[in-house]
This record gives sequence, C-alpha cells and structure tokens, in this order.
Amino acid sequence: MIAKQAVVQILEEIGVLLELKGDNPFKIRAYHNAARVLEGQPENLKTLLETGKLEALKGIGPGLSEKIHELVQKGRLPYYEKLRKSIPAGVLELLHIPGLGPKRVRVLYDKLKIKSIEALEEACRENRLLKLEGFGEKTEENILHGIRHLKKSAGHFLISFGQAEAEKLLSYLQKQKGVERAEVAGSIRRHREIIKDIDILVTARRPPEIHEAFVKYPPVESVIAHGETKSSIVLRSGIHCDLRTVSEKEFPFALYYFTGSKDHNVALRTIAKRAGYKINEYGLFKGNRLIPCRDEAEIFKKLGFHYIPPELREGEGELEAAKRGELPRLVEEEDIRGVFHVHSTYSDGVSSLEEMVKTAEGLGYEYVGISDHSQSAKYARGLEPARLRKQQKEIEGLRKKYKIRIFWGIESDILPTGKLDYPDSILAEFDFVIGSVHSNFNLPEKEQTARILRAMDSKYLTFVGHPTGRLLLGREGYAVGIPKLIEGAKARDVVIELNANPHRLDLDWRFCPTAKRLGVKISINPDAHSVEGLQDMAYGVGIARKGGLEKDDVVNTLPAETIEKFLNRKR
DNA sequence: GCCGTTTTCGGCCCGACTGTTTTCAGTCG
Repeated sequence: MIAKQAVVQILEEIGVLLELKGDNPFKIRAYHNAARVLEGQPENLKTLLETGKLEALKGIGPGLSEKIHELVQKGRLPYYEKLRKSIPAGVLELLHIPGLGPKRVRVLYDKLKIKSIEALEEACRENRLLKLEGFGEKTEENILHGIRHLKKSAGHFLISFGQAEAEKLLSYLQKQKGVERAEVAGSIRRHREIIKDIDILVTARRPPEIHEAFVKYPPVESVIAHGETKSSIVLRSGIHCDLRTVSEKEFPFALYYFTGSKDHNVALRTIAKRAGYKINEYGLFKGNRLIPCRDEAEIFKKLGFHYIPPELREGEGELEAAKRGELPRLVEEEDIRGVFHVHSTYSDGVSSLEEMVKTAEGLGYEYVGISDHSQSAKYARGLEPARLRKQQKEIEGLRKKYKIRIFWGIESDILPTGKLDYPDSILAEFDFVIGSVHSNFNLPEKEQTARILRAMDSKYLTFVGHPTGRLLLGREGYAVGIPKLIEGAKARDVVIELNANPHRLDLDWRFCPTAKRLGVKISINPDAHSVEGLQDMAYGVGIARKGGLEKDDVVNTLPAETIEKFLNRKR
C-alpha cells in the first residue's frame, strides 16, 4: 500500500503544478493545506481510510477524498499523471531559485522553452530574458545570483550555524546608536533543526540609520533590499538575513508575526478574524481600534489562548491545545541533571576521559555517562575487552577524584544480526548500554527495524542511539520504522535517545508526541566527542521542546539518586 | 477545492519591497 508520506508529496506537487498552470489560487491552497493536514495525522493512511476519518478531516472534502481513495486503491492517480506530463520536471526546479515564483517560471517556460536551471543560467548569460515583459537586467542578475546560491548550499543551514550567525549580527545591531530592542524571530526562535534565514526585529529611535548600518554589516556579500522598515542581505556564508524595524508599541505584534510559523499565523489570523479581530505585524484590532498588548502573552490572552512557546508554533494543533489549556509544560535546560553518551580519546573523541568528566562537573551536571564505541566500530577505535578493562580502571580512579557521579557505559554497535557487540557477561558490567547502528545502512526498512528491535530485546540495552542515523544536510537516515521502534521501546521498557548533536537531532521532534503518548522515555544525549560537544545539549533541549516533551518525559532530568535505580530497573 | 451558529454561494491572511513600469505585478515571509 502506498505510504501516507507519498500521498502527502503528491498532493504538494499537484499544488505546485497547478500554481505553474496559473490555476485558481484557492484551489492551490486547498491542495497544500490538505497535504499538511494529512501529514499531521498520527494514524497511518490505512486506518484513516478504513475508519472514514479521512473525510472528517478539516481541509479534506469530497474532491480530495476521492482522489486519495483512488490513489490508494489503484496505486496511481491519472489526474496527477496528466498534470505532471504537461510540465517537465526541470521546470519545477526553477521554483527553488529565490525571486522566481510560479508566474515568472511559467513565462520562462512558455516563451523561452526553459526547462532546467542550466538552461536558465545560459539564457541569462545570453541576455535572452531581457526581451520578456516584466524581466529586466536586474532580474537576470538576481536569477544568476540565486542560481549560484542554490548550488552553493541549497540555501539551508543547521540551527547551530544559524544561531551563531544570528547572535553575531544581533550584537552588531545592538551596538548601533539608538537601538532599543533587538530580537531574533523566525525559524531560529522556533528552534527548527534546519533554517533558511535569519529574521531580526529592532526598535530604534531612527530606523533608517539602523537599516543603513544593517546593509553595511561587514560580512555582507550582497544587499537584496534596502528600505526604511525592511531590509534584506546575504552574508558571505550564504545565509540570508532580514531586518525589520518597528515601533515600541508594535514590537510584540511584530515579534509574534515574524516568529511564525506561517501555518501557525494563518491559523491564528483566521480564528481572530472569526472573532471579529484583525491581527497583523502592527497590532491587534477590533474594527479600527488598536488593542494594546505589552507582550506576546497578552496577545494570546486577549484572543483567549494560553501562551504558546515559539517552539510549538508550527500550525500543528497547538492553537486548539492552547485554547483548551492543554499545552505541555516544556522541559527546560535547567531541568537536565546529567548527560549520557559522552565519548573520549579511548575511541574517537578528542578530549580525554578526565577532561570530559571535569567539564561535565563544571557545567553543573550531577552525573555523566561515558560511552565510547564498541569493538566492531574499527573506524572509531572501538574498545576491545583489554582496553575496556583499562578504561574501567581509570573510571574507578576518577570516581574518587571527582564529586560528579560517573556512569560507565558503552555505545555498542548493533550488529547486522541485531546482536549487541559484546557477550552478556561483559554487557552486564556496564552501568548503561547505548545501542546504535553504524553499519549496513542499506537494509530494507523491515529488516533494519527488526534488527534494532532485536537489539532492544537484550535486557542490558538502556538506550537506542540516534534512531535514524541521519546527518542533517548531509546524509539521509537509514530506512527504519520509527513508530515501530517507539512501540518496541514501550513493550521492552527501553529509552530512546534524542541525540543533541546539531548534525543529528535524532529522534526527530515530529515523533516526540508519539513517544510521549505511549509513555516511552526520552534521553537527551550530547553524543559529545569533545568538551565543546557537551554544549550541544541546548540544541537537544530545543528539539525536545519542539516535540512537546515535559520534564517527566526526559530521563536525564532525574536526580543522581534515582537515575541509578532507573538504570538498574531491569536487572 | 474547502467551508459554514451571519452563508450551500462567495468568500478564502496580508503588507513590504523590487523591478519594471508610469500605476502595478510578482515574490516573499
């Protein structure tokens, strides 16, 4: 049976194709909206269809329901295929170029028969766009620039990079004369794992001067727009930054507005409108009357909602939950009492065992769980039994020297058979065991899932490490049924890791609600390979918050006294 | 194409900036 995700993608693509065809914009929105609604359903497609729940979903009416049924029953959808045939695949790619939307892409295709990014690049170089209505020299230049940008980084960045760049830019702006408030909004404030740009909001006495300073920020590569309330730049690192200046009175509304997400904003706007309000970046209005609000919390309150933390503003039902007062109390960095999954120079870490322990203690943690790689991980100098003994001894020494509680563990490879990397007699000696897949990434989903489930059968397995093995912007995860793993973890009382390394952030936050609902515990682990790596915990906590996790859902919020009992509960 | 306690027809979030144009369409967020 066709997967839900595949249906979601087809609906999205139909939306895009209709845009290119210049179809009714509201019809287009209906397709995009339906894709989002479907994606947000925790049930699988089969259940949705069999229970008739699909038709009950808001945003899926008779037309789309029929198409989805057809797609599932026949495995194909002629409507979609016909649409697809009418527009070459390369034309869709053109939409990824900043500054090019469906209208202009359509013109390029119709008039110049441009069907690929390469063809467009060539056409720009030959100045063939100039004869088209609505295209000029500047447009050609921007398109070429956009293509370069696209090729360079695909325009996506890790949250760690985005945050660092945003903080530098923010502190530069804060130093400017007349700046009163400056804050980062957008996807960084919402703590997305991948971000596309930096949104900054400023109140200042003389806004034009701030925009002037903004476009002169030393690391600027190019200025996209320079206005009196809005400016955009691209930094040499390739990241796009937007600055908005607003008045003090507007600030909370603008902060709210530019934090997004777009889906969240649209949902709130619609609700506000129904209640007779209008909300935009300048204020909340009843008729023409502004309803002043000091901060975001007050905006939510005036509209009858509990405060929604930025991390949850993804348009996935948080408004409904906030209305009912059912929002989670999100876990905070201060709740974290200790860290597991810490490497050292015993395997592929770059800091010594003692440095890692000392740093963890300095960060105020009550306990630290050391886990180097196991013997099969040759590439990482995994520990064979002799070196294990040596490490065990060193840990005993460090336990006497430091106050922080030190747990001795291992990140054991999950072998292709699903076995862990040592006999039970050795596994029994560790305080905890993380099981991770580091090889044979290409197994079919069913086998990969079964492999990990088999590893979970061991009573010595404490955590499943980085459940998909993905490297954000680098490598797709291996094919694995995460819901099955979560169910398996429930049945076997195993903890799932939320790997806090910004390249991983795996478990994905989108699966956290499933784990929470089933009562499967999550451990936010730094997977630190250096003392600096311990700082990655902040990214992990951000993702846990995005996933709606509370303190009690996260095992390493337990104090040292109880975590030990927890680790030993199955033995 | 969806939706409805003002509606089963007529709405569907909305404002800023750019570039190309002489008043505005397209794009973006």
